[in-house]
Amino acid sequence: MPGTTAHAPDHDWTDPHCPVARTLDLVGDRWTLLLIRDAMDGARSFTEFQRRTGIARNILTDRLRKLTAHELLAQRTAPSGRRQEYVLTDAGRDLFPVVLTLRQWGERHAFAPGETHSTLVDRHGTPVPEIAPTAADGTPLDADTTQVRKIG
Amino acid sequence: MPGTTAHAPDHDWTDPHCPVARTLDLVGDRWTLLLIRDAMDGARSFTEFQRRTGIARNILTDRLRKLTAHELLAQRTAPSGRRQEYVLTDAGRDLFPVVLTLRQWGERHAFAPGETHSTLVDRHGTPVPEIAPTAADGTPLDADTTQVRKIG
DNA sequence: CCGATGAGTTGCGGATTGAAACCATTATGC
DNA sequence: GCATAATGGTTTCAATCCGCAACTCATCGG
Repeated sequence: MPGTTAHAPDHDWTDPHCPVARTLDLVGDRWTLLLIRDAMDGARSFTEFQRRTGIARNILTDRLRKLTAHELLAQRTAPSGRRQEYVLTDAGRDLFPVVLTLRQWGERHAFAPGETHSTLVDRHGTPVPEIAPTAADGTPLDADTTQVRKIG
Repeated sequence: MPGTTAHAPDHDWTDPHCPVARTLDLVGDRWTLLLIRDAMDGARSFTEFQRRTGIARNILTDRLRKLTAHELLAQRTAPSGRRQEYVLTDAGRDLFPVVLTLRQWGERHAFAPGETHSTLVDRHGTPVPEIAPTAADGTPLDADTTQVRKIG
């Protein structure tokens, strides 16, 4: 197959016109977003990802391959010597709002009152404020005040 | 089983202290968030969910059961007559920021330039602005300027 | 050279999915 | 009244995916 070096034509999208569906086709399985979470928190090596998540190794191999294939992670030689490491690409780092909203939903709904959980803080140790979608004029938005505009 | 009406003790969390992991334990599979997306867009019936997503029926049955068990959807009798319908609970509607950030990531990274896709608009038909996480003082935040504070 | 660590690969049994068929209960056309 | 269809599932069965454990191979520290 000559000339097929660039982005694989691959994807057989679940729903080709919906950005939500496409994103989930790329990161919507049990482990991928946890790997992204850990990469954002400093994990770089195979073993470190495995230790943090407890994922099975063959599955970890597969997910790291897919993430690099989709260019959410890049594999490069570590600065020190010849060990390999996985680092987030720009697209991978851009999943930050997704991981953050998942985290905030979990904090609101998946813990009993008073139950301890980890939390996200900024450089000063101040908790990160909650995300609140708003319209251009600042009014809050939710599922009832928005709608999907179909295309095609 | 008397007195077992309230929340099942159930969950065997992947990572009990991490809100991201708990959220993914509840909605982190290939279909659940697409069902939430469609519920936000007005889907209420078994058949409508099936038609929109193309999910296999037995899986749809299972996911709707789990979503109602976790109280993200509630099943009630439709206003007209005695047909059943599934509606989002407050917790389910609160997933709006999650679905929105997934959508916005997809729009930025999962479509070729110029490729058509659906988009979210407010009541006036104006596109919903992009979510940008910020600290309390308004400075932008990302994975590099935040960290997880562990507990316990 | 020896043992430890990192990064996988392989094999296998069990769980999860998907496609399609089947079923029961209303609705609808004639 | 009867055939037809739609709704909301359940069942069956094959294919796939996942988790676990064992194994490989290369490097590193001493």
